[in-house]
Amino acid sequence: MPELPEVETVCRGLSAHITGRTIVRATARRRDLRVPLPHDFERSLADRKITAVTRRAKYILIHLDDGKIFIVHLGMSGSLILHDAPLPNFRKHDHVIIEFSPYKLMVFHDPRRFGLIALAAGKDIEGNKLFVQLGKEPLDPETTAERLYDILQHSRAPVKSVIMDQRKIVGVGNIYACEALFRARIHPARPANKITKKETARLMNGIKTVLEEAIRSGGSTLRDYVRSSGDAGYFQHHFSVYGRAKTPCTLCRTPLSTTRQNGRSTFFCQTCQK
DNA sequence: CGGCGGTCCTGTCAGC
DNA sequence: TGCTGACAGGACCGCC
Repeated sequence: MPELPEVETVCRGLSAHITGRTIVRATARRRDLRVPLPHDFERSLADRKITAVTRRAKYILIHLDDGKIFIVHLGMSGSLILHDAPLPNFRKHDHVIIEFSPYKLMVFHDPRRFGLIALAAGKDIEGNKLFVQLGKEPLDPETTAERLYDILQHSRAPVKSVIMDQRKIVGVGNIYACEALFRARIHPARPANKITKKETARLMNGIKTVLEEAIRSGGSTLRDYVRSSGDAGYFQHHFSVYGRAKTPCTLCRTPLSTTRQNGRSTFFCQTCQK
């Protein structure tokens, strides 16, 4: 699930519930995530107080009172769930467990282990290997259609690949790329440098609005996400094209098309998107 | 350098 | 029912 809106939702939920709490204990049930957990991981977290929870791209940044940052990326299948009471038993793929005082339990669960957990010194976070290459935040007011146009002009790759390229714009994954292109009425395979200024304005607007709406609908189910038991509670956002091959386009009733780009499924309306 | 394809890993679902 | 293959919301690496 986790594209920018999901990560933002998780961050807001975490921020509301763990800011100001102290980590009593960190436990790794397995260390071989995408990047192996550092050997001093548990020790580095113990007794640290959470000062803030923020987001950069699809990374969750849990700020600690010693200036370090506990970084979590959910990959394709990761979740970070809070529980109010101790669990009778952990599930398969519950890899990292954090206990807080006052009591809360935070469980990092990730079947595919494409997720990542790391620790970094806070002051040089932007210089961190994970972050140096990252592009613009799409919801930043400074990320304008003019900036996007400049980005698109410098690439001949399909526009969908470009808006999913985290070095150019962050946070847009496969689902929201499809949705934003539909909103902008742009065919996903168009070479980026052939997109006009006018189309770019629609695309920037499509990206911002679809992300904002998804965050809003995530916010409304925030209580579900932090419920003390149960699964990830990712919200059900309504998609116009993603996963809807062959079903009628909401605008023109043409059956939606699907294709593959860079190994990822793309959904679009061949009538509306040119 | 840019762009594409393969790869990491496990779970789920469709089809036989 | 059981097996097989395709596919899944991400990102890195290496090759042309």
